[in-house]
Amino acid sequence: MTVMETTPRSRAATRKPDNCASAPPSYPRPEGQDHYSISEVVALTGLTAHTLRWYERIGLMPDVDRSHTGQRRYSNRDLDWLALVGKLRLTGMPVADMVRYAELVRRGEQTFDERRELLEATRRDVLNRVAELQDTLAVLDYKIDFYAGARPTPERA
Amino acid sequence: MTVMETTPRSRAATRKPDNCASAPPSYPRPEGQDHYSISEVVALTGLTAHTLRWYERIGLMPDVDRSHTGQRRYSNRDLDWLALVGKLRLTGMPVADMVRYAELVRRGEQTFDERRELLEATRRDVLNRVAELQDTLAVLDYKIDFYAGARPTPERA
DNA sequence: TGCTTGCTTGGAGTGCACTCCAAGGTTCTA
DNA sequence: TAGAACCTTGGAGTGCACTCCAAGCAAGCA
Repeated sequence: MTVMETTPRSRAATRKPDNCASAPPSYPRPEGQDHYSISEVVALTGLTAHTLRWYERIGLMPDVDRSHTGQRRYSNRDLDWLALVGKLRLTGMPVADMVRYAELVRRGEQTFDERRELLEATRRDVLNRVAELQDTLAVLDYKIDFYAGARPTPERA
Repeated sequence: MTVMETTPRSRAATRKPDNCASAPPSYPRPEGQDHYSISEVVALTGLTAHTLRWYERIGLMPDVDRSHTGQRRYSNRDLDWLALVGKLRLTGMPVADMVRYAELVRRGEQTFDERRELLEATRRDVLNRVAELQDTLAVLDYKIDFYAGARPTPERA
């Protein structure tokens, strides 16, 4: 219900954070800590331990630190990365594409342009997706109004 | 890019088609025709013949007419139904839920209330989804701006 | 009439994103 | 020091939404 309210800034094709500094994504976390066990990360992110290990295995979550006995020790950096992954996942971006992005990040600053292009393509996808959903919303409203007792006959439902 | 533009009407919790008569969904179709072979429906909808048969098998597309030799003959009514299914699919509604809705339609007018409730729940889901996407858009913009040469350091990417 | 293209079926296969398992090592609390 | 709770691994399994297959019948046309 906070659809229109959350982004009142109208930006057409050119984009620039003109009136508000949109923050990077993040999960709330205890202050002054930088070592988290896998179960702590589970509690903070809502992901399962299975999924966290799987992310690592497929290269989506590389370079996780380990304790001297081999147990995972996640950092705040890792949590930030997981927050971004969570956002990208919401867009419907395939995991394989996110792995590709992680790849680019690992290769350093020389991939800035490529990363920007990937994000811009994703941005376009999200915009299309939102437009589709607005369209669908109109259809739902039409049908809900019908069932609530309005006039026109629906095609079949 | 036509996100804000497409739905300038602000409706908070109460919904009513106050200023525009949003039409039901439909696929463009040849005029004055009401019999379509499966391949014609494929051409019109973009679905595959496999998917159309599968929809029928699982009960999402019941009562499709047959020719005297057993081949499917789709009607305009069927196309309308497929258009609705297409819209619902876009919302991420599981196929099983759509089958449940088809069930309700089959049972007739006595299920109007149930259908309305189902659609209203879907509507809420879509609204949440849109809000999530707007959120994600803000994150994407933040990062794109960074890669385009802005100030703040991103968490890891 | 023969040929090509299209349609039928049940059942098996695919790809994605997890999700779980068994067997064993680690860490914490009493 | 014992027991419970947590962590590790590779590999197998799950659920969803298709997607494909083989074998055979149907339709249109030269």
